[in-house]
Amino acid sequence: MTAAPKPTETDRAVELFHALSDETRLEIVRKLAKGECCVCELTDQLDAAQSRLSFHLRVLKDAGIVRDRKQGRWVYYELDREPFEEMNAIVSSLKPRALRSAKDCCA
Amino acid sequence: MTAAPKPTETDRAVELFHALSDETRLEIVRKLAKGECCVCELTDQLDAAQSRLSFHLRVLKDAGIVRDRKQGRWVYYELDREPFEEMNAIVSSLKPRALRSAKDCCA
DNA sequence: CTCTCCTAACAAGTTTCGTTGATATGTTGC
DNA sequence: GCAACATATCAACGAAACTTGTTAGGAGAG
Repeated sequence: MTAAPKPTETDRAVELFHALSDETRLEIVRKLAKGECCVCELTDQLDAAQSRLSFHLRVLKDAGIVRDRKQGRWVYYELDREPFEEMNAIVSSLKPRALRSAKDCCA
Repeated sequence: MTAAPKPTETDRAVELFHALSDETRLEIVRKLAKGECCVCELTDQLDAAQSRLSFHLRVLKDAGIVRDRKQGRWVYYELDREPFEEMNAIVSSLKPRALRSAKDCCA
């Protein structure tokens, strides 16, 4: 088997940022921020083809941003809270930390 | 002329998330978080071809994440603070807001 | 069991992104 | 002036991402 090659912090950050770097996905997230929702509703409200929605929901799900729950014929999607806390931590870790001059760099 | 087609909040979020959704760019940001730095130093430390670095720095600059400053032969790059505050605001706005049942959605 | 509905998955086409090598611009020093 | 260096930009290519249409499978209705 292909050994899982260690997901670094950077890899995870890339995954999260990428998942949110698309207009359609952001609109999905905005919608879900207001509460759980089934695919058919998203299809209506975002005016997107079903297969397109499905594709983007998959990206969000793979990144752990949404969870799905099957009920009868419908599948409900919901935001997870964790990744948003991860995002906060990541953004903090990237933030400029000190006001150093360029002396330490180059010369 | 092609009229500037209104940058929405979503567009801005997409731009920021996209700028940070690449491993090389994240490493640049991490490096710059420690202080201003010139391109040559980044080239060395990140072991990346010069034109590659230049390309990624451009993406970061266009997103407003970094500023550049020319001095002699060198160009120094530095993180801006604003976009990180924007990111915090964006992440907050996407966060799940309430624990509603699916009743409001579908039926 | 059959028909319909909801959704996921696949396949093909198009677009966007990232890398690489080459070229251009500007600076320093001789 | 010329040579060496730092950086940006361009062109071309391959790879990855997104879109669209189609197919497949599972769940309810009759």
